[in-house]
Amino acid sequence: MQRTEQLCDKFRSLGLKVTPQRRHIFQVLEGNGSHPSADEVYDRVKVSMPDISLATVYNTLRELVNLGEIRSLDLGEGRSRYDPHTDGHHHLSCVRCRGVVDVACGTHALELAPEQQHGHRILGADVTFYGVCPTCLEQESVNQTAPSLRMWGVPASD
Amino acid sequence: MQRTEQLCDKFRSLGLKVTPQRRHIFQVLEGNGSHPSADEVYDRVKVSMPDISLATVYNTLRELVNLGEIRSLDLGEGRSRYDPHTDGHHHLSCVRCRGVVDVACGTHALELAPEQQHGHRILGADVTFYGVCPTCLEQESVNQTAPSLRMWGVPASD
DNA sequence: ATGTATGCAAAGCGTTTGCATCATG
DNA sequence: CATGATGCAAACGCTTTGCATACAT
Repeated sequence: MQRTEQLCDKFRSLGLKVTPQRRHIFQVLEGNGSHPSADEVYDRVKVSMPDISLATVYNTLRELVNLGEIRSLDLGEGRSRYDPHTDGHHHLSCVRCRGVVDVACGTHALELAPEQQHGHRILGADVTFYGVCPTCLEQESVNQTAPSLRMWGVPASD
Repeated sequence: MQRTEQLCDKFRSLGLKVTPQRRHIFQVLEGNGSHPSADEVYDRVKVSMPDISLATVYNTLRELVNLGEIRSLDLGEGRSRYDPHTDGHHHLSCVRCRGVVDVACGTHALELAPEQQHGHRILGADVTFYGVCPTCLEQESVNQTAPSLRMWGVPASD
């Protein structure tokens, strides 16, 4: 995602309007590595703009996704998360606390052998690693929680 | 997923009951490679059991997922799809028609370099390839649709 | 001044749940 | 016969939309 000011220019050049609400949303997203949900963006914006509507947040996020400025992530949580980091990278999600960190693509070229493409034109791939983050691992050992084996689908206890 | 009869035995041995509804659902899923949504399973079961409730389908699918008999897939469509094929494999989804085919894991061991694990205990990974299937490619060339470039996020025209 | 964005509330969609009834084991 | 499953409808969480008002350009 571009910097807020450049984004504003882009919006204007497309005939879209730059409202205070949108500027606030841009600023919350800029450099945000927490992969926030729409609701979390809403909460963050409300701090400095208490009267903003959740619908406005949703509409603006959709606009940004359509413009290719942010990515919408579906990590099987029943809601979308948003990532201003749009270059190719993958995600590592903790099945207990739902925290998400970026992982570089590295050399995992992640190509599909021609015989496995089934005639498709391949556009890209999404990779999500599932695991347990250091913090949750600690709590697990303390709480003697069931071993995180059959999980990842339905996370462990609390 | 096991065969229907073996699944019935498993259910009974766990104190779960084998009802006609469940048996029908098992049979629709058995060997089903279409990655159906709950609604699609519902439609298929209704053919031979018109009075079944959608809630029953949902409840049974959830049970099967919890037992590890089927996988729940989240392909960013806003609804879950179900796969009776539970051994490690990935998916290739057509961004236009939403069709999904399995792709073998192959040698794509898909491991995360230790320095990229950020201290997590890795449990697994989901890989989804996005592309355009042969059928849609054909239609695209006929309809002179916009090149499928900026898509995969919001699919092309109709 | 024009057209787009906003806030609000309602609707939409997929999914879950509460409850009375039914049927499996 | 006891427990768990069913169907129905209501509730749920996330997201979109309709509409009248407000504001950026």
